Order: sequence, then structure tokens, then C-alpha cells
Amino acid sequence: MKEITQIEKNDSTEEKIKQAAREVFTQKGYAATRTRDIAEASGYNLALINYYFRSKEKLFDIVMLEHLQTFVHSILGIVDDPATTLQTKIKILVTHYIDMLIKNPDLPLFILSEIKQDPSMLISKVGVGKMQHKELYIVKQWNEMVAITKKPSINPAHMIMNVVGLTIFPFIGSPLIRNRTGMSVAQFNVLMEERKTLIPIWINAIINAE
Amino acid sequence: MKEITQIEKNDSTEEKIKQAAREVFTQKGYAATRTRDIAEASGYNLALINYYFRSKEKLFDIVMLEHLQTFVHSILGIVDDPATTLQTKIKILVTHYIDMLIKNPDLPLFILSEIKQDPSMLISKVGVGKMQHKELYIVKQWNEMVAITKKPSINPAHMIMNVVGLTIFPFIGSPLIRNRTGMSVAQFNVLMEERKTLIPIWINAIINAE
DNA sequence: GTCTATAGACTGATAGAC
DNA sequence: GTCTATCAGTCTATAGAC
Repeated sequence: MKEITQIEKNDSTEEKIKQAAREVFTQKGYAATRTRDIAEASGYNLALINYYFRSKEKLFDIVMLEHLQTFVHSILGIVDDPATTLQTKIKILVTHYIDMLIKNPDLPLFILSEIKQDPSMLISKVGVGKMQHKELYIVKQWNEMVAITKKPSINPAHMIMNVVGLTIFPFIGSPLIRNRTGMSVAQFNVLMEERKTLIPIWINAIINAE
Repeated sequence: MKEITQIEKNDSTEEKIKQAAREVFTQKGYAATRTRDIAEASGYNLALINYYFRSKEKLFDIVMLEHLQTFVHSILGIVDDPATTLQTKIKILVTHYIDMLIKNPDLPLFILSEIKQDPSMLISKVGVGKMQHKELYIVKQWNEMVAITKKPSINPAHMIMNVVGLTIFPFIGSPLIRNRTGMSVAQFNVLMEERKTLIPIWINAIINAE
């Protein structure tokens, strides 16, 4: 329990370097990032990176952990809420993630690339064991819904891939999409705002499809 | 017009190195790949890479060009075919791509990552100017369909993102999906086979949605 | 805490033997 | 064509001055 001055936390050298690292790592990935890039982006010298974070890898771990937390943040509160319907949960989730992705469009490609490079990272560097969807309320609601529907039930993994794919894929493909269509980032974001209301409608249509 | 022995082309040293480069580059990306990795994977020495391909970057360009051609291959023949309906085109495209992605699951993440690193590559290293969808038959069919439907027409970019996202995203997220669900590659591929018939149905439902 | 200078390891590329 | 040996440049990390 040290006495820490919280007020100027965001102005501290350590925080500035971490912020610079976040930007460079997220944009270029671990392998393509040089510690010199981070130093330059932070406005400080190369040696300070090791002074504050010991190594490139340890700094990366911190950045990645914070990013994963951003991704999982407040999810539990949404999907385990008994007060909202299934459709409402989906709408809230899609809106929440599109808002977050408009602010951090590079996040999905960065995270998925690094996870692919080293999937064990999920358990070694980050403790992602909690999110085992044992008895989340959303699962209960899903099971109730498929019980009512007469249609042959498809694997729930399909629906998860659908919701996540419809929401996140445009951001992953954004560099290619914008290059081919000539869209600006602003124009692209307008489409993403539209998808906040469109995706829940589409998911509903998919659920009730032939 | 040189005389080339086509028969043993696949057994040549040059081809073996290119094949090794394809595997390593696709799996690790340009920055994380070392020429020594390629040499080792090819079974030959490091010096031969420069003997046959002059540099790491030129070898990468060849691999990337072939990958992009794989992705665009035979697309024109499908989307510009006046003999098939819009629904049929979508079904053929989805089936074609899922088949290809089951064989090359790393391709989307690799291509999109490298394009993001350097979007100008699409025009400088590859001549991707032809695919301007000026008057493809599929566009004509799409316009006819939205003309018939009374509903307010959404941006066609949404539908492209939907088809591509539903098809490709599971492969991009595969490392994470399989890690969280404990699925094997074989189990994952069973789901992808299911999506060959499911995605066209879902797209239809989306088109006719509220 | 912050800097310069540099060590030590690694990378892409090449020279030269065979 | 294929190899070993090595160069020149760059990288991460650290030593040491201030």
C-alpha cells in the first residue's frame, strides 16, 4: 500500500511510455514494433523503456492484458442480467462493441493476430479461465428460445460467430474495404453506426429463418 | 520464350523454397519471419534464398501475389455469369470460399494484416485495378432485386460485409474460438461445412428482414 | 529520472570454396 | 547449384554520466 499521487498519473513518464507502446504495438504488432519506435512516439529516450518496464516483452504483456480487459469489460454485467430479454442483450452488446471499435478500430486484428501467434498466451499471460459460460443467464435464455422454436436447432457456436462476425469483421476488413470503395473513415463509421440497429434485426431474421 | 521443363517444376529447389516461404510467411507474417526460418523449412541453405529470389522482400511479394490471385481466382466467372440467379451466385461463392479456406485457414488473417500494414501494396505490388465492379452482372441483379422490394434499400456495402464476414470471420477467429470451446480443427471444419448451406439461407433472411 | 554510448545478439545479404 | 563463413547493419538491453 504505497502512497501514490493519482492526480498526475496520466502525465507521468511511465504512463506516457505505456500509451505510446499501446499505439505502436496495436498498429504494427509485436514483431514489427521496435523499442525505438515506442521511445520516439513517447517523446522519451529508448533507455527509459527498460528502466520502467524491464523489457519489450513485459511492456507488451501489459498492453495486451489491458486490451483484453477492454474487450471483456462489462460483458458479464450484460450477458448475466436476468432483467433483459435475449434480443435486448444482443442489441446492447452490438451497440457497446461498435462504440468501442469506432474508438479502437485496430484492436480486433491486433488481438486475433497475436493470439494466433501464441494461443497459450490466453492462459499464461492472462487468466481467461473465468469466462467459462457455465450458467450465464443469456445461455439459459437461449436454451429456452430454441426449446420453443420447432425448427431443428443449429449449433450455438454458429450464432456466436454470426453476431461477433457481423459486428467485428467490418473493422478487421476496413483497410481493404476502404481501399476498394474509396470510403473515408468518417463514411465508414456512418455505416458502422447504422449496423448498431441493423445487426440485431438481422440476427433476429437469422434465428427465425427457414 | 525459353524451353522450360515443366514436369519437375514442383520438385525444383526454387519451387521448394517458394513453398517453404509460403508456409512460414503465411503463418507468422512478414515481420516475424526470418530468412533462416524459410531456409530451414525448405531443407536448403540460407544463401539459396538470395540466389533464387534476390531478397526477402521480393520473395514475399511473389508469395503475396499468388495468395491474392488465389483469393480473386475465378470470382469474375461467377459474379458475371448471366445464367445464374443472385441466390445461386451467393451459394456458389460461399461454397467456393469455404472450400478454399478449409485448405488455407491462415490466408485471411495473413492478407488482411499485411494489407493493413501497407495498403498501397494493393496497387504497387499487385495490379488490383481491374476488379472495379462497374457493370458486373451480379450488380445488375442486385439493383433489380432492391427495385422490386418495397423496403428502404440499405447500402450494398452492408450486404458485401455480411456475406464476406459470415464466411471468412470464423477462420480469422478460429484460434480464439477453438481455444475457448476446446474444438479440434476437424470439429471446426464440420461447422464450416454446415455454413455452406446455412449462410445462403441466412443472407436470404437478412435481405427479406423487417 | 533521463540521457548518451555501447555491449551483445541477431538479421538480411554476400563472398568465395567446391 | 549448394554450401560455409562472414560482413555490415539493426535490434534489445544495459552501463554509466549527469
